[in-house]
Amino acid sequence: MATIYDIAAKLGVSTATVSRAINGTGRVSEETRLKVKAAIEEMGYQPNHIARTLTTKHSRIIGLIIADITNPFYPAVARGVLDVCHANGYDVLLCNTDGNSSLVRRYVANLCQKQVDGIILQAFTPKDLEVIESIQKAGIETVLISNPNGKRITAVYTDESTGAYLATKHLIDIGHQRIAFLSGSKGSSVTIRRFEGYKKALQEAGLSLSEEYVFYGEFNQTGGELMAQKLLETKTCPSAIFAANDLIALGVIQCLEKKRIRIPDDMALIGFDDIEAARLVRPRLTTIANSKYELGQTAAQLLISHIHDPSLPFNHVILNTRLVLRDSSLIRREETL
Amino acid sequence: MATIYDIAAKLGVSTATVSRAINGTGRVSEETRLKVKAAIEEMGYQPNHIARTLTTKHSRIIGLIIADITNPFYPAVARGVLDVCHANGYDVLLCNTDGNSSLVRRYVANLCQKQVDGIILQAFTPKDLEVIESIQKAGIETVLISNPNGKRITAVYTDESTGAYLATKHLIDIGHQRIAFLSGSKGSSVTIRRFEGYKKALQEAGLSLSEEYVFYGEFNQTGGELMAQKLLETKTCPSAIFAANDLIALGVIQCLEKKRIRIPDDMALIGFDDIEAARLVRPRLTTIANSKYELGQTAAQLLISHIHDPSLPFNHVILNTRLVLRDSSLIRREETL
DNA sequence: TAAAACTGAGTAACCGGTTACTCATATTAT
DNA sequence: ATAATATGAGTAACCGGTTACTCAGTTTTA
Repeated sequence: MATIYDIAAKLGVSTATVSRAINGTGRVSEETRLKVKAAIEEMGYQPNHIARTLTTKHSRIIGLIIADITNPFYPAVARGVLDVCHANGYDVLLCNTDGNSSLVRRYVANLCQKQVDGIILQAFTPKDLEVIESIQKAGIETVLISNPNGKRITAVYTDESTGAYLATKHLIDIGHQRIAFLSGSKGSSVTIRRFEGYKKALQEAGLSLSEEYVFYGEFNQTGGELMAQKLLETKTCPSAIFAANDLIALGVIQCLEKKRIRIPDDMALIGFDDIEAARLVRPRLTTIANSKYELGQTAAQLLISHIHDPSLPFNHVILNTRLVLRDSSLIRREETL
Repeated sequence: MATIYDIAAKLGVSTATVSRAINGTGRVSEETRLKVKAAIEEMGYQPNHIARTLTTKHSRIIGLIIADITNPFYPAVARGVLDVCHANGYDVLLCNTDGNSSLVRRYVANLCQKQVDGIILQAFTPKDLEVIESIQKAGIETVLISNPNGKRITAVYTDESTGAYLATKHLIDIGHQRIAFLSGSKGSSVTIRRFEGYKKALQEAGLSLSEEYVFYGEFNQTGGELMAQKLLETKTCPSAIFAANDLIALGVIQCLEKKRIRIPDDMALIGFDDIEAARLVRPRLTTIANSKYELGQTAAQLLISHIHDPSLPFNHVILNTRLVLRDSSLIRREETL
């Protein structure tokens, strides 16, 4: 690989001049600039980004830390991040944590060593927020894509609580009184917020919150199946289920189908996230839609503007949700296929 | 941030000694080693990975270039790559090309500048294979996760052609003679291979290949809908469709449902990839399953072993497919829900 | 007991760029 | 005509590590 020294030698100028010509910084005559350009072409020179990073302190790489790219919620988020970053000349390092706090720590330390210019972090649990301090101490910009829990940091996140409220209220509105809440791990930020909205809607309607109707498991289909099984064993079985994400809801559908319990006739169901599968599954799943691509996009935009100007103040962007009515929460109409 | 110089100064030793103590290279007394370790703790020292990369030429970063993380085929592939890489201390830079050849070039050049240790590349079209030379010239290891088309390079890929053959043969076996082929962009490697298998099965059965039954569009649901619409306008409408991927098949289902054409009664359908949605959609989609996670995993393993020992010979791993029978290609049984 | 081998650690060059500072020459202003 | 300013480019330090080479002191071998 040709270096800036080779070019300088070939042209009989100093490396400083070549560097200036390449970067358009400092004073270089038009003539020299063209000669350098020609030499670069001829020798197939490519700047060594690592060397550049060592002096400039800008790696033009950002880290994206999420729970699991395999969960259908994240690809769109990642795509939003990637599109914005690539358009701005940044590359993206992807890390999966599976919601494991110690992995979060490890990845963060690793990214700091690799001198990333910024990190987009999904704090799976409120505890994960603690690493933020170490990131900030390292002078690395951070944008959270989960609830900041009052932390002073730039964040863009979904208004989970209101979304869950809408979901629960919808079930109440169509006449349900015994509504179960099925979620993933109890400590996760998402569970906490979505439970909040569930509780609020119940209270507002004067319905009591029964521990018996609240289940925790995993944020995936198997988790949904397991919780649905347990739920069916309760004494006074609920008439509706609010699954804290669509994957759990899919598990519920799976389980109820096996037991020949009809949705929505015998059991109403609503999910959260509006993943593709929600409109493909039968019965089509009523759910709460959130903006995934925008979440990633906005986070990347905020991060990049903070990288360009670190003096920018902390900033919160809260994304709204909306109820998407489908078959799993409606009385089945006779004309349905 | 503390540097190796700070530690050396504090301990009154040279940076060489500190470096040796940290890396366990060269000769350092146990006593010194412990003192260095203590100083690292105390000062919160973290090695500057960029500086290290500059001298060692090992960035411990690999690049993953795929078409689109939003396509449900890729998250599992990416996850396989990530898991293996992280387990081996490598980070992964993710790039989406949307099948755009000039983007592939750009990303490759970028990754070379960033001194990645290796690249896992999906060549969307055979033309993309040309960049491989420039990667190899830069001395960067490469593993292909698409058909190498005879190129001398390490690759792990699905036996698309046989998969497509199985799909088509299945439709023939259950009595179909007019079988349409719906795929994404004509020039893509996947289209070429899957068409190959389609053709072979038809020939073997003595069926003629009709241009009228071959459609090209996009590898997504909208693409499937559009092609299905066109297909329904043909004079002698086919009785079965082989969609070159599940997303296209989902589009077909969408379209036929609107037109009240029953699957599989009026039209049999088979997809390819076996994405999650294939078993969620109704009718459940018969499809060809391939190993996504293993694909990523194997590619990463091969890449890393080649990074460790560049003298390793080129290597091909071909992953098999299998037919997954579901409802979209069976005569609907009366007892079905 | 002298030579040989080993041990621990320092010196300094190097990786490939960037940039503050300096300076000779050319241009403009007074 | 002279001082002031602008221009183009070089020198050399620096970013934060790694490592070949060297060397004094210690241990082993003959």
